[in-house]
Amino acid sequence: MNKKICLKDIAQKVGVSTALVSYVLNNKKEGRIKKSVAEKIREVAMELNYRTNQIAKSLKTSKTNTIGLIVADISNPFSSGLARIIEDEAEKNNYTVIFGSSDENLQRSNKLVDTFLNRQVDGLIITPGENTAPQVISLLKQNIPFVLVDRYFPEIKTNYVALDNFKASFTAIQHLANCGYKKIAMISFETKLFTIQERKRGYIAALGKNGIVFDTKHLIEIGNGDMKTNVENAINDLMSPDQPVDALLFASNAIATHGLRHINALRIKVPDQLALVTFDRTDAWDLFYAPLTYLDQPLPEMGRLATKILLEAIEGNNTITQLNLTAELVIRSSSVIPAHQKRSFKKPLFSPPKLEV
Amino acid sequence: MNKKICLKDIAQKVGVSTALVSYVLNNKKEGRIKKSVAEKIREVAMELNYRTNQIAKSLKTSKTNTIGLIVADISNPFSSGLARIIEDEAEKNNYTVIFGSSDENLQRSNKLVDTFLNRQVDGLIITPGENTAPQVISLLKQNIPFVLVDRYFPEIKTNYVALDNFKASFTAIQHLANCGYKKIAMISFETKLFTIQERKRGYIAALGKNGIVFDTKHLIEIGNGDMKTNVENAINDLMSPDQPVDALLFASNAIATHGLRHINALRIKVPDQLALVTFDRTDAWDLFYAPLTYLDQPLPEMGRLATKILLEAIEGNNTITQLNLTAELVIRSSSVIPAHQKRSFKKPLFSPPKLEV
DNA sequence: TAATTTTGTTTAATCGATTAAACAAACCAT
DNA sequence: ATGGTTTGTTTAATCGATTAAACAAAATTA
Repeated sequence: MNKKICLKDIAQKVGVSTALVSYVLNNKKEGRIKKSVAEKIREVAMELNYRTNQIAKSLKTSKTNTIGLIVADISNPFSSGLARIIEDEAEKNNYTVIFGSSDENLQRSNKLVDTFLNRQVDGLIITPGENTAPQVISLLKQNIPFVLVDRYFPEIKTNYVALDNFKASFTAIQHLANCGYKKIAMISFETKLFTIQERKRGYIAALGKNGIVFDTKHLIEIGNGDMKTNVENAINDLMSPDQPVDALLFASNAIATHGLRHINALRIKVPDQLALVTFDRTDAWDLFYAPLTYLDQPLPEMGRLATKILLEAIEGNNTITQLNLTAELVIRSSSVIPAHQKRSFKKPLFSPPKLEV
Repeated sequence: MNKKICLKDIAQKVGVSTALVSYVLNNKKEGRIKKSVAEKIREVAMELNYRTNQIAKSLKTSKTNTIGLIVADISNPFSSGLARIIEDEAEKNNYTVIFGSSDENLQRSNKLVDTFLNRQVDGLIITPGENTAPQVISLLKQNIPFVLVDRYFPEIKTNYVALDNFKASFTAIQHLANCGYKKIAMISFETKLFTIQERKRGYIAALGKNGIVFDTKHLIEIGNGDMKTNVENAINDLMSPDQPVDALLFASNAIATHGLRHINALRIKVPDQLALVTFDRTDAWDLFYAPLTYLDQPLPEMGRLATKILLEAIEGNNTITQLNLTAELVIRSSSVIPAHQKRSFKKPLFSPPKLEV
């Protein structure tokens, strides 16, 4: 490794103190420094290819200009989409992002928070996992600036930016009911996460509102095991020949992806046999032969707001901001009124070619 | 913010020097320290909820245990998939990852490298963009440990982990030729990036090998503008009624995603009218009615190897490692022998239902 | 001319750890 | 008893910046 250039090297070469060099390079004491000297310092800094040692600076100023981002899994499009927005927003404000995936695992999550705090991040943006409430409370006690995104704990008074999940589910189910579907199922997660509970609540409430009796068999909450298998079993159950449902809401992109694969394999016709709506947006929804109707979470807004709130908290703003944004229901072919109902509600945007395979 | 606990606080409370505290907490001078004192120190550290200030430690040791990751766009599944592997691998070795998206933009890329170096990252993993060769050379000159992934410059002697892109393209085209396709097109990027050039070279070589004359009109290299429009135009051209091609290779997941949307819109029948193969793997390929045949890049291996090589370089290993891994061609419905050819080569895994929309 | 202000720069402490070297006390051997 | 080890701990320099305070010289004011 080449010797690193530091303030002292510049100071020596110019023949001044390091203090002066620091003042010049940070544009402090503007009026006080002789133009010629300042110029010379800048010149030499350039010539020696000086770069500030951000670590030393951080130590002195107790400011790292770093945000710690903890998501469930950076390879999930929801997380990586969010990460991208946060990165851009942070960059605009001269912050850098360090990230980690919690994998919905308490130990990992704790370790990440620990690592990030040791590194003196100025603040955290977190998608908290199940059972991480104590961790969140501990952050609060330590007065660490942080914002929760996507998920939050209604009983803990923290900053958060999330969806109005009740409303989102409600809207989706209302739409399916409007289209005439009667046996509307949902595949969700078995979890105490408020976010998911709210989606369930919205589902049940919307059924009630439309005079549909909630059948517990139609709400399948999959557990921790192999998601693929769980989703497949769920769909097999819901589509059992004796009592098949006619519409289905997926509670996340991951569930939907597995679900769609299985629906393909079973050659279930969408939307005629089964209408579909899913949470989240991915490119994949466009490629399904009946492009999926989905609840579009305003990711850019979530990311921007979360970063903004965090940076304000870092600046010392102590007010708590809690935002529940509205998902937009983007209606497409997977959930239009089934053909046999004859009412023209909305044409599918695309119908697949008939293949002679 | 609560007062932060430092070594001195522990030292004072126990009544020893900070040096001793440091030795104990770092398990140094194992045999030399009185058991009772060591115990007391650990106890008090726990009690005060001490956490090392990694910044101070880094300053003293000139080691941040941080890797800088620069990808094209963290929200692209290729990048985020890679990021996830690198994160895990780094974590195992007690490293943290900071990341940034270059957006294929030289300025952004330069700024990221700059920021990361200011932060004294121990090393970098980079997917270099077009025209970043000077940047890479500069890193080399500065003796900064780094590894290129996915892309590299054949004329610059650096560590890299990438694909054998020539071979990958060649394999894909060979497969299409084997299936009996004659008019095989490719949609790629207009770029000098070696990675992409190699994909082109493989395409042309494989055509030649199969006695197909390379028609320049069949290789469309899209420019910088709006990718969606560019891809749509490309497909319109290739499928013009007078001279439609019968097979198509997409040079990236982004191109493929846009392409598939348009192919859906045009109601082109895959694979009968047009066989498809694409680079990269995404969940989306499964949801297309004719699941896509794709060149699966060994992302986990790439990520793991890149991290391993980087960490070794950080440890002082000066040997240069250059790896060209092999993509696996995963053959599925989008590229089987067309029905009218009557030769049964491989059954499609899935055929779409016929809808009465 | 002396006192005061302004201009330009340096001194030195500090952030929170690490670690070589120094030191003191106890132990051992001859 | 004397010198040499061993054991246990402290001293103090250091990493590379920042910045309040001190200082010196020049300019201004009275």
